[in-house]
Formats: sequence, structure tokens, C-alpha cells
Amino acid sequence: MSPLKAKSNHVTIVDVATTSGFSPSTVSIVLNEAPLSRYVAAKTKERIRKAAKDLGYRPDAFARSLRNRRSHTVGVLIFDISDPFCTLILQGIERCLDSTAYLPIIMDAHNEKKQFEGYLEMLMERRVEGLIVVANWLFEEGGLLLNLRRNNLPTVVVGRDLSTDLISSVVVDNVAGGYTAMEHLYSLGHRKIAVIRGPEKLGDSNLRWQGIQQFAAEHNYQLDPRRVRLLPEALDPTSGFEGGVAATEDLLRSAADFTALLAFDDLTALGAIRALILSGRSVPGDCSVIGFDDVPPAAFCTPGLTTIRQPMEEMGRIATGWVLRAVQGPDTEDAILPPMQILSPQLLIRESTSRV
Amino acid sequence: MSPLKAKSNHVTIVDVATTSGFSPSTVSIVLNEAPLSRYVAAKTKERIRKAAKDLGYRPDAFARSLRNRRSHTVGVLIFDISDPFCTLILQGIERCLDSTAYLPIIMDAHNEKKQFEGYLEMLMERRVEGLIVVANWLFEEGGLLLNLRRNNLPTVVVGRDLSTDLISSVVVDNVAGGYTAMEHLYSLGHRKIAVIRGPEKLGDSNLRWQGIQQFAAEHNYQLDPRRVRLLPEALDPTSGFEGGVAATEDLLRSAADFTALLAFDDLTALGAIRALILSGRSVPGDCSVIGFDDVPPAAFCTPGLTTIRQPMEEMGRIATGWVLRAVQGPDTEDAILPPMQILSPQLLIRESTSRV
DNA sequence: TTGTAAGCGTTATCAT
DNA sequence: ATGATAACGCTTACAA
Repeated sequence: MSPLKAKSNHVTIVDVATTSGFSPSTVSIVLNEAPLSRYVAAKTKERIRKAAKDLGYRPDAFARSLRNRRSHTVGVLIFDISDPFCTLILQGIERCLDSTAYLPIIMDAHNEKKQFEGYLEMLMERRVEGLIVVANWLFEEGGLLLNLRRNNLPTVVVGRDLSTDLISSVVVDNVAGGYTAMEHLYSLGHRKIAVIRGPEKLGDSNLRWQGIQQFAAEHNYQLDPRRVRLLPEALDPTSGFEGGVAATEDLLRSAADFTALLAFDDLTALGAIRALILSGRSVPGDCSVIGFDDVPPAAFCTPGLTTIRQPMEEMGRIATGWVLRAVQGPDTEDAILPPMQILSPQLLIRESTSRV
Repeated sequence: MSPLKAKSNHVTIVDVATTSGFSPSTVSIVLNEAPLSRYVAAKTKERIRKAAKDLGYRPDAFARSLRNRRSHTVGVLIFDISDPFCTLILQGIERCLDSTAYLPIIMDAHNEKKQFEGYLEMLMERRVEGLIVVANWLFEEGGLLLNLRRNNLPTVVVGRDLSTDLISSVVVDNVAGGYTAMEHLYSLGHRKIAVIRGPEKLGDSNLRWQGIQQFAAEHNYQLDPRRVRLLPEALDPTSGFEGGVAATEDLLRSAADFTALLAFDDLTALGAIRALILSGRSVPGDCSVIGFDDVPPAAFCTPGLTTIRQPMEEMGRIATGWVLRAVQGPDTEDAILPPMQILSPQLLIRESTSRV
């Protein structure tokens, strides 16, 4: 016989009722430990529980939800599960949900807008009570927002500021991050700093650049345009690596030399390191490199990558906390729910940066 | 007003029926494009569809599944979503499911047996039609199996051989992988090869070691025990990194020198490289290093890690294909479903290995 | 302290 | 070519 085969023959609450000799309602009340179960005789409870266990009774989530109008689920829409950035946020969401009766329904849009919409529809059909959207670096603002608005459902976007009157968001302070990265390099004595900016269309990209410029302005440091490159638009989140390699090679070919490189994100930084090493330079000996995010590979490489850490797990937790509050509290003080939270990034010094 | 707030007021099939002027049954038939819809007048269809669209009707998945006894979902039980090994398999599963009407319900056990069992129960309550278990490196055989047996549900385990009469599995050929890794190093001229084995309790670990020994025996190569280390048992899948660092440092302290190192997996290899570099050695100049798995960080580090690649996405696809077949085909030729499939690993040469 | 009955939104079966 | 009705398994008023 093949190992794969099944014939479902489920035990229902009626079976438990007849076996135990009580009515379905009593069984329901006992098994759910509903308020009314306080008035049920201890012996009755015992017999019911025994019958349920013996029969291997498992309540049908569909029937239950259909009846009481609660799905006890929150939808989690992500854009690419292979993106470590997503993964860590997911962990935060799951950890936060673990202690509740809520279940995440995770859907991965595979970086395709079409899928995003389809999955959103599926989540609605499954009557999720709240929605968390993990926006990765190619979530283009605007378009998808419209579809979200129609379903008035507690919604939190994490990783991108898309707050509206109906949607909350939790993001990292990209401006502060850019500022801090620049500050770190500058304070190590670097005065010839190359910058690889993120794709122009990307919101994060410009905010980080803003922070970089701000630091420069405050310290009378001239950002030489010859030392600045722009990552091309791209779909694949790991394309930052190749982008980093290419941008750095281009930088190396140019006339302007540099002793430090500030990359848009970790993958870009890792690509930069690859190019630097291949060109015969050492990191951080000949050139310091700093990234942004603190995705796992940043810690596993040698030298370990100095980076601006986003508290991704915490972001997931916060987002989850919000939707839970919106979902559980009936309509209590809505005002306590902030439309947007900006978390501080943190400088994480490893081995890829050093004094000039 | 706070952005988080909702008041669900769902449109039902009855609403569509009254608005369009037809009965719920006809609406159902039309909207589902059921066989009977062949006999429904074109104009009727049109009016019904228009009404549904205008009202924003969305069928209730709970009611539907309750009625027709099909959840159209498959449960996916993973052990750690932050483990890149898991992630890639998940991608395969999702991609394979995308083209079907099935939805994955993903649950992450966070490396805890307790959670595993709880989530398994939840999946059963949600009436998943099939189950895929992604076993990562700490899925201890035996224990959890028992719970799986009771629910006779098409089940496939990927990443660990747990085949029984009720469970299929898809795994990589670990013996061949170990053999190939050894062969690669040997063919580059290495004769002083250090080996960091995986935790003893881990099935994979011993199979890979078997392959290594087999190659050695066939080529009259002596595996010097002084050049062999064992990774400690551990919970965290990323602990391989620290384990690799520690084992390598220990190896370096010992009398026996080596020109190549074969690591249990990629993270271990990355840890080994870290230790090697810190000790002043270069990779692959002074020591070649080979890993196993081909997780993303292996490609982003410099030097890129030579490794034995597991076709993880394909494994996910195959597993999914099996449960789909078991689920969709009523009870057609069960015999075509193999109880276990062993995929060949592939040597992926990057820059961390070179001729001695 | 427990039972009865209605109904959640759908779809399958049977009528018309 | 379309409609009426029952039933999926559960919870919750309300009744006893």
C-alpha cells in the first residue's frame, strides 16, 4: 500500500454527545470552557472530556468560525519569503502571535503584484480579522494601496511608510540610519567616502540618502558626486549583490579614489566587498565598508559586516500587537493606536570598518 | 479616527440572489462555474455576475468548506523559518501550489516539539487535506512521528528520511554528497583533509560521514582521527557557525596540520573560514574549505563557498506534487506514489577550494 | 444543571 | 433553465 492515502471520517460533536450521553450544547460548553460551564456538574464534564478524548474528537474550525463569526486568524502578506529581511519580521509576528489564540495565515506574493491581489482576496474570503503586510524593497507605493482601502480591516504595513487614515505602519528611521552610517565612517577619519544609493524609486533609498546628506552638511563634508552610484531598479531582492559588485567596479574604474564605502543595504555591501577583494584590495585594510539592515549573511561573512541594524523582529512584534489590539478590543479607545511608529536603527560594529 | 478599525458587514450569496432576482442556488452555480452552469441562460449569468461585482460579494470560505467538505489547503509544518534551508524548500512548495487551487497553511514550530504538536492539531482542525513537514536539522526521529501516524492524512516529510507505510519522504543523497565533497578535495591534490562532522544524533550527519569514509576506503586514503571533529548537539540552526569556529580553532591547535577542510554544512564551513582567517591563514590559499547545502550566505561571502548543493526548491516541489496527487486523484493507482525519493546533490565549485 | 432549536453561508439534490 | 430544501458541524439564546 502506498504511504499516501487517506479517508477522512471525522468525529463530530454529536458523536461525543451521544457517546457521553449528553446534548451537543453541553458538550460544546464543556469543551470550550464557556462561561456557562461553571454550572455543569464536575462528573458531567469528566464524562464528556473522556468521550471526546476516546473518540479523538477535533472541533471543525470551519463550522466553528461560521457560527461564531470569528476566524481567529490574521493574514500576513509578504513579498518574498527568501528575502531574509522578510523572514526576520515574520519571526517577530509569529512569536507575538504564539501567546494568543490567533493564527497567522502567511501568503507569499513572490514579488508579483498580481499574486498580491489574488492572495489578498483569498485572505478576505478566509475572513482574516486583521492584516499585516510586510513590504520589502520593491513594494511600490500607490497601486496596491487602493485595494487595501476597500477592505476595511485592521491593517499594518511594516517596512514601508504607507500610513493612511485606514492603515498603520511601522518603519525604521531611515534618515537616522543614513546619518549614523555616515557618522561612523567619518568618525573613523574617512574623508573620501563612496556611496552606493538604492534604486531611485525606492522610498527607503531617498530617506537614507537624506540622512547622509544631512550629516555631510552639518560637518562641512563635501559629497563628491564622482563617488556616488545609484543601484538600478530591480525585482529580485538579492539583485543588490550583483548591483553592489557592478557599482563598486565602476567606482574603482573612476578617477576618484575612496577609503570607505557606504552601501544601501547589506547585500549591496557584500557585493562591494566581493568587488574590492577581487580588485586586490583588502577590507577594511584598504577600504572600510558599511551596510544596512543586518541580515544574517552579514554576520556569517568574514570580515563580519559593520551595519546599521533594523530591529526587524521587533517591528514584526509591534505590528502584530497593533492588529491584535484592534481585533480584540471591541471598539475601545481607538485613539491609543498610533498610525505609524518609527523605530531607531542601531549601529552594529563588526570588522568591515576601521580607522583610516 | 484611528487607522485601525473595522466593522465587518459581509455581503452574502443571498444578497446577490435578491439583487439579481435569482435564487441562491443559481447564483452559486453561476459563480462557481459548476457543470450545471452550462444550462443557465447567458443573460442570467451576466446579471448575476454584475450583481456580485457591484455588491462586492466574496464567498465565505468557511461556509463553503463546511458544506462541500474540502478545505483546499495543505498544511506546511516547518521548524524554523529563519533557517535558510527551510526557506528555499518553502519556495518550492509555494511555487508548486501557485498553479493550483490549493493554499498552503504554514506553521512554524520555532524548534519546539511542543509547538509542533500544537500546530499539527490546529492544522487538523482546519481540515488540511495534506501535510508537508519540512524537517530541519534538529527534527529528532521517532517522537513526533507517532503523532503523525494517527492522523491518516497524505503526509510527506522533506529533508529527513522518515518513510513509513503512511508517510513519504524526499531527501537528498547524503552519502553521495559526502562522497562527492571528499572526491573534490582529493582530486585537487589534498591529502591532509580535516573533517567537521555534524552532531552525532543527526541522521544526515552519519550518512555524509559514511560517504566520506567510502571514498577514503576506495582510494586508500587514511582519515586521520586527529583531523576529525564532531559538532555538538544544538538547537539553534545557526549554531553551526559558532560550532565551525570552535571546531576549527581546536583543529588548528592540534598537532595535525591540514590543507583542506570538509565541513558538515555551509554555516559550519563559514565558521571554519572565520577561524582560519583569524588565525592568519587565507582561504583557499592556505586551506580549502567545502560546505554542504548551498544556502544563500554561501554565495554572498568572499570567497564564495564551494559546496554540495541540495536541490531544495525541487525537493519542495516534489513533495507538493505528491500530496497534490494524493489529494486530487480520488483513489487512483496509489502504487504510482513512491514512498521515498532520493535526489542527487550537486558539486558547486566557487572560490573556497583550490589545488593544493 | 442540562436540553431544544435556530441559524451561520454555502452547495448538492431533487423538483419544477 | 431555475428554484426549494436540506444539510455540513458548531454555538448560543432560551426553555425546562
